[in-house]
Amino acid sequence: MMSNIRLENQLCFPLYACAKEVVKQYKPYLDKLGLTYTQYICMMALWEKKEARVKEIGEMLYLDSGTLTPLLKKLEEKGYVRRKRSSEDERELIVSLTKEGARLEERAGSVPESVGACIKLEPEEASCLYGLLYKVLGGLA
Amino acid sequence: MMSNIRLENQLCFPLYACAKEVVKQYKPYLDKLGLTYTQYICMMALWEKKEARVKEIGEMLYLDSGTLTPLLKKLEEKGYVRRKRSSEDERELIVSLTKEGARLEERAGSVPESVGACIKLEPEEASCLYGLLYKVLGGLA
DNA sequence: CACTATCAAATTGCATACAATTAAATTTTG
DNA sequence: CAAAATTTAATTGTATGCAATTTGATAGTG
Repeated sequence: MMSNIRLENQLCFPLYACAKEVVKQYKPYLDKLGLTYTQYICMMALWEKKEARVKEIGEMLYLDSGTLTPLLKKLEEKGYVRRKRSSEDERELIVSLTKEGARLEERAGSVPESVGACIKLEPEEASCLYGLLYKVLGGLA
Repeated sequence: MMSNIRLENQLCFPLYACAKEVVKQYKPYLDKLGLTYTQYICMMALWEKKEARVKEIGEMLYLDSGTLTPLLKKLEEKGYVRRKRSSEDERELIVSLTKEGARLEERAGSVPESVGACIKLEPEEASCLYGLLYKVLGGLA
């Protein structure tokens, strides 16, 4: 009997399933902020950089303009970001936080620990997992 | 300065990004089989069980009928699976492999190692990551 | 300077995901 | 047994993701 393909034999499946399930844990907390998970990480990128081009946000989040363009328009409709063409290079779109968007960071402050509580890992395990994930990510480049 | 929310501070983001990027690695290999990643893991579930109800496939893959129903119809169109109502319980839909679908397992045999080569981890690291992912998954239930 | 190549964002088309609802069948209960 | 509760798929609506293409702008080249 040759080794058959099994879901449990592959690293990718638990990675895929785990990511999906953990992201799902955010929903109740993000609902209160009126954000989806992708919108949330996009806001996180902006809380960190204050303003950024679509390209930069894409590099931070591993997303392309096909995903980001409509998402950023929604964040603009919600009043959290501004979208403006760069005057130096008209190809670039500068995305920046509105006052409302900056204020949202405080309300989001408790989200990480709320979700963190659902992840039943010891601190060393979490740290190990974190390191391995970034190692895989780095190795793909 | 209070601790600000940062992408790097959260376990969820590398998990989300890593899963996405690793799944992307499958594309060239799965293209040859005419499958998407989700269709591929669905076939894997069936290669393992030969036949299963939608409910069971959903439990194996962490997916619900909203995702699986259209996906299984596509696999049926491709000729890889059959869909038939259970005669014992008309609510249940039995999904089974066609001869063509079973044959696909051989052609898919090299996919795991092809993708595995992109994941630059030592065997112990991969095993550790694997264990931690299942621990997180199990802890969410 | 005109022409080509490159670049950034937007658009298009397809395939997930998932919450919420619906529809049909079965099980449980009074 | 009949009504209510539960269960399983399917459906509906919204939001990603991403490959491929398009559009407009800038950079590079002879």
